[in-house]
Amino acid sequence: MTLSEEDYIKAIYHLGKGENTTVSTNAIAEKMETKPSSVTDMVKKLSEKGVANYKPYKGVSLTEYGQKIALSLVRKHRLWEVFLVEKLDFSWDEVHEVAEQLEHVKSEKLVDQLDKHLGFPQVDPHGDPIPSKKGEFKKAIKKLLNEVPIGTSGICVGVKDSSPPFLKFLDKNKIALGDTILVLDKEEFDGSLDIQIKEKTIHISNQIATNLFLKITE
Amino acid sequence: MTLSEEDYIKAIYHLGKGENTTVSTNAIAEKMETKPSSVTDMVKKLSEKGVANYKPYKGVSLTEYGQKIALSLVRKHRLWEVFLVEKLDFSWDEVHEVAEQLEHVKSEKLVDQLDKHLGFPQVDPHGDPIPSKKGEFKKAIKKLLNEVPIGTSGICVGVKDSSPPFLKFLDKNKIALGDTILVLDKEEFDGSLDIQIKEKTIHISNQIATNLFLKITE
DNA sequence: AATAAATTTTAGACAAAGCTAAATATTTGT
DNA sequence: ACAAATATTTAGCTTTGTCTAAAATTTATT
Repeated sequence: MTLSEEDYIKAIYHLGKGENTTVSTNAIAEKMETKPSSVTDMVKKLSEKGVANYKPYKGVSLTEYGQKIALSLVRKHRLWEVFLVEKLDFSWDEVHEVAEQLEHVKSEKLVDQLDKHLGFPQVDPHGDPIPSKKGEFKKAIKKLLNEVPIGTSGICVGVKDSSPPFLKFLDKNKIALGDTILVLDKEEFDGSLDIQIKEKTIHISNQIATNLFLKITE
Repeated sequence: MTLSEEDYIKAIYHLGKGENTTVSTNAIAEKMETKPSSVTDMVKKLSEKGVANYKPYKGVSLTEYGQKIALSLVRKHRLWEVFLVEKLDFSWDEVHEVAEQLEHVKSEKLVDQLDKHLGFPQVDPHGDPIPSKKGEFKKAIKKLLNEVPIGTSGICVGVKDSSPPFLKFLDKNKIALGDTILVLDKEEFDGSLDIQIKEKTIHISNQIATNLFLKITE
């Protein structure tokens, strides 16, 4: 697969949300920042190569073979993201562009050894699961912190309320995007929570909890 | 710079042995496994871009700008080689192909952090020096083990005698290509040596020493 | 159901990087 | 010095991936 083909495969995969949905030419064009006519050409080629199913005017989906390729790319992308954050001190939001390049490097041994070097991580720095070598992986879902049961662990991926006072509160309590949060206990009465974050335990109100998004894999 | 342009720049650099020599079209074609006519085309383009000096029929050399690019590529290549060997347990002879791909990844932060992660190594697994961020580096030379002064340290990069008995001797004494060897002492009388290899000290005859190549940077 | 709007495909062109075959320079051997 | 050999360039064609403009198809609207 060429670099460009791989990018299209990933785009189709992601637009189909990992399920094997058919995606429209226009949607791919928008995601890839290219023209629909270019997409048609490429999609025909992928179809001839046995990577995609394509019916003119009816959209595209990946074949089983295409999905395998997509999962391998996702695996590489996410492993490199872990590497960049854990070993090279990149922050949360700097990794994507570089991983986008690294994921195209071809070497089975490289991926296997990288996985091992990183201690076989299950999720990337954004809380998204890393497919196994065979392509299996758990789904990730985004939930509000107040909605998850005690014992759940996830990665903080967003805020519902982005007003300055709330952001200031997060900053003061050293809660940042990308942090791993574990729900230790829940107070029935007022819905407040004990959570563990970066080795520390803190207590937060229900109001805070209803404004923090967590990505959890189950 | 495109991938292909970068490959040509590296080829010109290496054929010129790092010095700013002019190299011939045919030499580049052979190194790149392509046709001389393709080289002419590319070399014209590099010249227009200010990367190379090209006079038809007279060969090419890199401009100062071109040399900078070449050194940056060499730096990246060698750092990735160190990474593969030290962190991912690749062996000596498996790294080149993968590093060839990794060197094209564009991110200044990536290179800086990789350098740091590896402890600012001075040489790659083949004993070749790694250029600094600014492009400075020491020359490496290949010498026979018996020719270097006491205190010299280098990497074992080859054998002069490749007969089975000699190779068997090396194997038995756990001397392998890629190993770092330090000359501890030299016996005037018979030219035999004490050397340190992989934390161990061993004594070898002059005959052995005259058949082992060491790469040293000075 | 008919037409307008939106989407998608086709046709034809272009740039990058490569190739072959032919033409042109340079170098070498005598 | 000049013919032969070698090296290099030019010209024209191919493939990959892209684009624009026009044509075709599907979807939406009235």
